[in-house]
Amino acid sequence: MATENETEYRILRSAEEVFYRHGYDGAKMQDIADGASINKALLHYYFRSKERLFDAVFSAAVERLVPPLFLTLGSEKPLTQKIREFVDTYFDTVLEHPFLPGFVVHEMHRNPDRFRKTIASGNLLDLEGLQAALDEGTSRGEFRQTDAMQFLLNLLSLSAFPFIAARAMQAISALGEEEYRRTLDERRALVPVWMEDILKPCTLS
Amino acid sequence: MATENETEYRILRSAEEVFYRHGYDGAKMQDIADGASINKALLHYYFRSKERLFDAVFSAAVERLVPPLFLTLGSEKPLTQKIREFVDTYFDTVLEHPFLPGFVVHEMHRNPDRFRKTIASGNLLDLEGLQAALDEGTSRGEFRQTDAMQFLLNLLSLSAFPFIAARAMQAISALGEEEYRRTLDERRALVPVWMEDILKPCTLS
DNA sequence: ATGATGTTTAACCGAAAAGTTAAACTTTTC
DNA sequence: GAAAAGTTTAACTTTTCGGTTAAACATCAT
Repeated sequence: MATENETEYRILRSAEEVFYRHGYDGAKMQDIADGASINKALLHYYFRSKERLFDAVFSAAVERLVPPLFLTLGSEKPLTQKIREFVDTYFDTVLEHPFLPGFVVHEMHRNPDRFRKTIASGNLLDLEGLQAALDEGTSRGEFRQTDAMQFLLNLLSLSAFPFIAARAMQAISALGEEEYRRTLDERRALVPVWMEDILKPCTLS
Repeated sequence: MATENETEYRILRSAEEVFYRHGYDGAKMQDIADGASINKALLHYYFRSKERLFDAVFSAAVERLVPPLFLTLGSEKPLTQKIREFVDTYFDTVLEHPFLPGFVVHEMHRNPDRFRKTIASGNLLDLEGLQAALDEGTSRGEFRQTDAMQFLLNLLSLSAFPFIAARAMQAISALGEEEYRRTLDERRALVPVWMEDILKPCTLS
């Protein structure tokens, strides 16, 4: 190995950028090669085909996005703390890779089976465990009756959607890039509060 | 007109299906033609180019999705009622066209300007008006201090994300199509409640 | 009927993009 | 230092896909 697979690294970085931004169908191998300052043939030397290169990028993307979810929510800490930790790590990764959630969601939509295969390393999210934690809080009078799936959907919705729909929201609201970014930053502190509000027993106002 | 533009209707339906599922880049004119049981030349006879056909589909999609948002939120009713109405109409349209939100979000991401042009019939969302309504509730002691943009993001997040990420959530949770659908149905009643919980003044528990 | 207009088709074209080849160059190994 | 293995390139081939053409077919007014 001459260049100590620095080339491979550059390819993956470039491919990431292009695939994240344009999706599989919109991505061009030439652009990826250009981004890595190599030519197309070398690209095919390292990764036989567009399909394979994409698989590498997609797996890495899922790997980057999903484990925090599983790990934080699977731990044995109090639920409110899990929420905070999840939002924090999620915002960290996504502020660094703003197109990541949209990319994964879109490609999953395009081809659900690929994802199943990528993720099906045995470990699905432990919904039952989450439900148990929720029920326990309910019986202690701390939480209202809450379905685990709905809880999870709320957490992900409030965290992910503003990134996925960033462009749309900017257009709809006439907010600039910078202003919108600030709005997103603020949510890091707000989402956990909202999630807890949603969990609290209903106050009959 | 011999067939009373039934052909055009079939084309648009087919194009909708293909574009919604694969996006602009992933869609093939041949597939759209096949779906409408005609051949490619006839497709180009009705819609000069892929671009134009896409524009027709995209405009219709935006038209289907956005006005409810603007209208309900722009009305003069109490905010909590606006929320209920919005969620209700939103769920009606989206349960009928589950791929609509994902499609719009993705294509907007691909080309933000097109959307600006499609929607820029002068009417952007009246964020100031929404903020005024929120502030008024705050001063009456009914709501906590709330930023209009955050409010809007929450409403859309909780409503739209579960549809956009349907495939991903199903894979992650091992829920079947039908079960997930039921979960979504339940949210129609739940989202307004949550939105109100998030608005209420903070209870210092 | 017939010609004008509108509709539909099969066959073709050209550009773009994925993928291949063969040769040159570099590095490693013995 | 020479052969082997690994790396890089320019030029080429193939495939895919959007778009066109010209001719056949249908419909309808006069």
